[in-house]
Amino acid sequence: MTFTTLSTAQETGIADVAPGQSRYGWLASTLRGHITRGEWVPGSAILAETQLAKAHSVALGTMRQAIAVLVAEGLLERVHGRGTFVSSGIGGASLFRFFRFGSTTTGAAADALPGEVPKSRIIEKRIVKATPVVASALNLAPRCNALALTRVRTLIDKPCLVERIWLPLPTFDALSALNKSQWDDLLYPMYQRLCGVTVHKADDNVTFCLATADVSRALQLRANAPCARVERRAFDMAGRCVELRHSFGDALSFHYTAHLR
Amino acid sequence: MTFTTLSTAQETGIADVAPGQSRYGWLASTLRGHITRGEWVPGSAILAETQLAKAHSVALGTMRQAIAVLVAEGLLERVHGRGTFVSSGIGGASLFRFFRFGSTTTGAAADALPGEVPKSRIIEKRIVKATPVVASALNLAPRCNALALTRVRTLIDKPCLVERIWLPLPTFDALSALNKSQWDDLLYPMYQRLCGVTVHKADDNVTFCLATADVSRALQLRANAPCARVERRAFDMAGRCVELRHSFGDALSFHYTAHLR
DNA sequence: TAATTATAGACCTCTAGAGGACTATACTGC
DNA sequence: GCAGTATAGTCCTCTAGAGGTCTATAATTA
Repeated sequence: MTFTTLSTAQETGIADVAPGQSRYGWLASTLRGHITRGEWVPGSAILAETQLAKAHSVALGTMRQAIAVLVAEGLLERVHGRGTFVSSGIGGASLFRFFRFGSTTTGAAADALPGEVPKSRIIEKRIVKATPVVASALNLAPRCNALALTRVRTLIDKPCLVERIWLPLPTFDALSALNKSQWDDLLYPMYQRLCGVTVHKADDNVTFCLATADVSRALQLRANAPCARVERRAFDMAGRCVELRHSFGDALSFHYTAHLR
Repeated sequence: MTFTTLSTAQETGIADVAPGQSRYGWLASTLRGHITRGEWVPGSAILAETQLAKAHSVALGTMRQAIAVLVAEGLLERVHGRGTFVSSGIGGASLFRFFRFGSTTTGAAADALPGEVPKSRIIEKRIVKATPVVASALNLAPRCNALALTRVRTLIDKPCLVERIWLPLPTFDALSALNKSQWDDLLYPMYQRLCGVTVHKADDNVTFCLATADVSRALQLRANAPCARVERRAFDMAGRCVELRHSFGDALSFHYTAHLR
């Protein structure tokens, strides 16, 4: 029996490990709980491995193995000589780097992110009954409520992107109370601050289409103009989908950058 | 000095490790060499960790760490109680998942990768003097030689993608000797097998443009058809850029999927 | 004041070994 | 012949510790 053998032969006097699970796996779960419950603030350092090991009465190597699990999951980041930090996710400006816009004459002008930060404006905010597609993406029961946002992002006062965003309720209740002037240019930090949701992972799907009437109006394009479309599903640290987003931009000035692996 | 301290304080009597590299990193390179040179046959078991550790005069833990590196790279697979095996499908299809093509009616049909594997055909292979753009991407001195490939990928006998690929010489000399029938459908496994280059990371940049005459001919599109363009830079494990690739596809049937983080 | 040199504290590498878990195979008893 | 039992060989978990590298900061020196 896994349970008894573990707790007799390799037990050092602390609480038993769940049956069928290794001690480092159990430690990883414990630490993960601190993070997902928000007790350990993203960006802050956690205790040193030696102290954690001592606090949990395990060998250093075992604690290192537990931490390695969470590093692999992207929840923790280790920095040699400085410490181990709770991952701040892909929130904030780091996510913006995936969207770059400019004239089609960019060419070689490679990686230097220009100082231009896109401005955002919420032009519509509604509570809607989730359509089947939205409900399935956000794992909502059919006809549950979702918060639907429409948002225009501008670069140097020129609209470059229009986005339709669906967020599950009641998780995002805090946002449904805001009026239009209370929105920041970046949403993910707001999710974190106001709703306790940390965006941790996202899947993007880029396709090409022709602008609908709504889109062409918002982007000041002619009807049926060629259009780039990004469908994004964003996930929190527990792997739940917390945002569905459809973004549209003028195809001819569209840039999408991804770093694979 | 990293080198001397390592070899005095922790040396056990075997050959010195390269400066600036850990012993397990050096062991990983050694094992990787056996695999990429084909000396260890895909699917077969390698020596037991205990034997490998003894053969290389290192502690078991160190050898396990080296093996873990190759497992993470996908070159080895461990099976509890049976042994450690050389991975049979390295590189390959896993990279293809970043390109998916279909009719624009895909919609919700999400993640199930269909059995359709794209066929590839090299339609041109030349040794060229690197243009400034290519030389800077591949870190070549100006006017050095590069291998330029033009390649058409087809899905169900329909051309869906045309690619222009530049590879630095002499790293890829082994490929410049091949004739057009000797190319596989997937290039990255060939880089690994024939040139010892493991693609480890890639940056993609997606834009939209109008098809040039060459592209529209290869893809059987009308002149100036809207066209998706992916510029990829692929990097090896040391972070050197080893491939510059421009891919073009019909915008209307283009899908690009990225998993962020 | 500015540059250099300790120093503390963090993560990283490596060692040596004991015992557990899992798999496949050879052996034994019926 | 077949089922159950040893057994050997493999990877997995965990321990306990020494010494190294890296970063930031405090103390020292020019």
